[in-house]
Amino acid sequence: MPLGAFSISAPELAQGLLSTVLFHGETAGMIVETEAYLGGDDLASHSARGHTPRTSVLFGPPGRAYIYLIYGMHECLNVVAGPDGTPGCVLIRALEPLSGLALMYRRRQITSGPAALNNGPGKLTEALGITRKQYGYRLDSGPLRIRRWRDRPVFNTAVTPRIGISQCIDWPLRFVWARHPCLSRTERRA
DNA sequence: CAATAGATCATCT
DNA sequence: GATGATCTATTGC
Repeated sequence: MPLGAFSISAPELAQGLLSTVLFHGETAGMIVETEAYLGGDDLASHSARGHTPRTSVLFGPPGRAYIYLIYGMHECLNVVAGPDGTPGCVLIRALEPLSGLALMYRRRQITSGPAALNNGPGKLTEALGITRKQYGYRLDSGPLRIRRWRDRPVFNTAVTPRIGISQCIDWPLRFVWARHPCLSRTERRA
């Protein structure tokens, strides 16, 4: 995707990234679950605490990787959204594994099915070998990149509150490919 | 199946 | 010194 395609609001980008493909090295997966984090009064966003060394990339141009360590052990990958100077971003929460499966299994140290390789923000960074070394990398080209599928697949998008936060817990900013088997959590049945 | 505990450390107060 | 956009294993019903 060209860098300009990331210069839309975080919720728009979060929805638009569904069904696009994330590549790193020989591994790749299709994005099936995202969350939008806003600027301003979104207290769940890291940018709500202001411009710090860790969050600096959030305040720069879009289409860059914002990667941070959580709970002392897991890396989380975000895509910077919106025009230069606005701190929105999109957390990548789950992928459907597409290539490099053997390497993903080796990194994740699991024996269960492929749906468990990438169904969580900490799992997919481990499977694809993404760490803070890639902090600030552009995502339109280079070793870490996001590309659109040739023809966007047909699917339904569901919107839910975000997961794992303690502020703004009811905001509808999580976007999922409805009923996809690789989601980090299954939706409540109607 | 649901709830809980523990791991583990960069970041910010 | 407390916290956290998580994951895994384990316990309990």
